[in-house]
Amino acid sequence: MPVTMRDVAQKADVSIKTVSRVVNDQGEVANETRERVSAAIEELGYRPSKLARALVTQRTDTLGLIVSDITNPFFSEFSCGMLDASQAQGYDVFLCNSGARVKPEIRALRSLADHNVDGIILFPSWLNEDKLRAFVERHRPVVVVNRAFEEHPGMGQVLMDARGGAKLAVDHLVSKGHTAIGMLAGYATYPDVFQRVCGFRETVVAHGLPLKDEWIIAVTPVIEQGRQAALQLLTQHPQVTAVFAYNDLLAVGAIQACRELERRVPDDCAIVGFDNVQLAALITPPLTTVHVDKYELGWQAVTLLVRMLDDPEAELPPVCLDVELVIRESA
Amino acid sequence: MPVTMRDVAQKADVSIKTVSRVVNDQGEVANETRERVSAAIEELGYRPSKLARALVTQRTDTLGLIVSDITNPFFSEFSCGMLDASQAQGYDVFLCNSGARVKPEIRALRSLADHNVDGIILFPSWLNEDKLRAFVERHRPVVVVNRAFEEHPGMGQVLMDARGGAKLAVDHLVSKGHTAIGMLAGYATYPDVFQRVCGFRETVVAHGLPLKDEWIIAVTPVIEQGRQAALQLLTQHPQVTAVFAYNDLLAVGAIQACRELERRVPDDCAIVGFDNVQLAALITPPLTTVHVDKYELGWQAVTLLVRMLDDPEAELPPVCLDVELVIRESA
DNA sequence: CTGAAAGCGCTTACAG
DNA sequence: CTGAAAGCGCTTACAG
Repeated sequence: MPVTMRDVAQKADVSIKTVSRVVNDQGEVANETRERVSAAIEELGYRPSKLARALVTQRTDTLGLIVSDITNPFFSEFSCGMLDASQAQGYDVFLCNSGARVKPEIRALRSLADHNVDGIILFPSWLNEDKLRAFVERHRPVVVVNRAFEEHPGMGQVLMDARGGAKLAVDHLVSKGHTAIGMLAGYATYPDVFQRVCGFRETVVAHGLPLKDEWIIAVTPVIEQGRQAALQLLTQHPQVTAVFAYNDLLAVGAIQACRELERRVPDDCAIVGFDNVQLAALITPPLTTVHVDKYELGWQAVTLLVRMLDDPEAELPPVCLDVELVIRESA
Repeated sequence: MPVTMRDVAQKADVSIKTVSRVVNDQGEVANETRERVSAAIEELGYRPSKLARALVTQRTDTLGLIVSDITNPFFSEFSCGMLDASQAQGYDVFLCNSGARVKPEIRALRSLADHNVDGIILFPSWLNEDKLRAFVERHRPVVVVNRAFEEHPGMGQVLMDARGGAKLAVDHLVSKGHTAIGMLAGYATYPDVFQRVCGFRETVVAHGLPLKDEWIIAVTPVIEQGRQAALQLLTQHPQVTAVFAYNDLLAVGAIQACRELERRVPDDCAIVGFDNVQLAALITPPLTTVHVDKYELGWQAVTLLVRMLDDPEAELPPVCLDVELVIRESA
C-alpha cells in the first residue's frame, strides 16, 4: 500500500532509474524531467524505503549504542550527546541496555549486527578483547568507550582521563590532611574501574601514605551498594577518614552511610565522587567530584565512529577527554 | 562477504527454500535433512539477514521510542522498562529525543517510518490529533503515553492517573492546613500537564480555597526553571505557603528557591512533587511526591503495542496506572 | 518432504 | 540525458 518508486516513475512517465537519480541527487537529469519527478514525489508523498536501499548498499544509516544502565545519569547524559550527534549526521540509533553483564552484551552485539547497523558504540562490561576483535572483523566497526584496548583496525576508542581524575581526587584529600583514604571501587566487571583504581593506588603511594587492600571495596556502582559498602568500610576500619568513590552514585551512598554512622561529612569523613552528574550538586552536602563532560563524550564517540565509516582505512587515534575537580562541600 | 542462505544451501546440498524452512522452523522437513542444514548453519556461523526478510515480510522486529528528554530520570526509568519488555518480545528499539518540540518530534516519526519500525511509542509534546491519526493510518501503530486521545484504531494509550495524583497532593497540603496553594505547571506543550493542572484546580475548588491564575506558573520542567519560577511565585505572592509541582525536577527547583528566600521547607513553604524519581528521596529535605511506577509504565506500553501488532483488529482500551502519595519531609 | 519461480523496493554497472 | 537487466538476501504461493 505504501507508495514505491515504481508508482512515482509511472506518474512522472519516466523509468525507475530516473526516479532513483533524482531521489539520490546523482547523475545528470534534465531539469524538466527532474521537476516532473519531484512533483510526482511530492504529490504521492513518496519516501524511499531505507530497507530496500540498505539491502543493496549495505548501509542502513543506523548506529547501535550499548550502555550498562540507561538509568544511571552518566549514561543518559552520554546518550543525549550521542543521539544529537547521530541525528546531525543522519543516523538513527538503536539503544540496548546490557546491565553490565556479559551475556546481554553479546546478545546486543549480535542483535545489532543482525539489523546491519553501520557501526556500534559500546561500553564494554567485560568482553574478551579477542572476541571483540573477531566481532569487528566479521561485522561492523565498534567504538569502545571508557576502556583502553590495544589499537586495532575497525575499533575506535573514546576515553576520559580517569587516572588523572583519580589523582586529582586523592591530591585534594591529602591537601585536606587526610592520611587514611579508602576507595569504593566499581564492580570489577566495569573495565574503566581499573583506571580509577590504578590512579588511586599510584597517588596514595606517591604521597607515602598507607595503601591497604581492605580499604578498597568493589561493588556494583549504584547508591544502595555504595551505602552498604561504606557502612562496612567505615565500621570495620574506623581509622579511615576519607573515601574516594568510583562514581557519584557510590559517593551518595557513602554520604548516607556517614549519616547513619553519625559521621559528619566532611569533618569526620570526606567524600569525593566521580562523573559530576546532576545529582552531585543537589545532594546534602553537595558533592566534591571529578567532572567529565558526558554529553561531549557521547558526541565525540559518534564523530569518531562516523569518521571510521567514511574512511575505513584511516588510523584514528583514541580520543581522550580531560577531567577536572569540582570542589563543593563533601571534601 | 557475510554468509548467506545460498551458502548454507550449497553446503548442505539442499535448496534455499529448505534452509529457509529450518531457519524459520516451519513446514515439514525430514529429520536427516534438518540436521544437515543445522550443521551447515552452525559451521558457517550463518545468521539470517533481518533486512532481506523485512523487505518481504514487512516486519522489521523493531520498535521506536520518542521521548521528550532522555536526561530526565522519568524517561530513563521508562526507557529501561520499555527496553526490557521489548527485548523479552524479540524487538530492538530505536531511541529518539524530541526535546519536547514539535518539529523534531515529527522528524522522528518520519525517520522511524522510513526505517519501517513495526510500531512506535510516543510521548507527544504537542501534535495535532488529526496529524497523528493520519500518520497512524499511513504508517504504523503508535502507543501514546501520558496523553488522553480520542480512541482510534492503530492508536493505543498508556496513562497514569495524573488527575488523581494531583488530588492526592492537594488533599495532603490542605490537611496540613494550607489555604494558599500555588502550582508550578510544566511547559504548556507537554500534554499531560493538562491533567495535572485540572486535578489541581478541581481539588482546590472542591476545598473551597482561592484559585488564582497568577499562582499557576508554566515552565519547562527542569530544575533551573523550577527555581526561577518558584522565586517569582513566592516573591510576588508571599501569601502562598504551599506549592504543587508538575514534576520532581520543578519541585527540587522550588526547594532551592525556598533556600534562597530563607523560607524553611516545609514550615514556611510546603512542596509536593510528582513522579517520585530517585532524586526525590535524596534531596534535602526529602520530597513528598506522587509515585508512579515508571518502569512498569514502559513495560505496559510495549505490552499494549505488541498486542496491537499481533491483532490489528482488536480494540484495546487505554491502560491506566495507579499512583500513590509518598509522604516524606517537604510537605 | 523438497524445489523452481517470482517478487519485496531499491541500486549498480552497462548501453544507447 | 535516459532506460533495461541483474541482483541485494530473503519469503510466498505453487508444484511435484
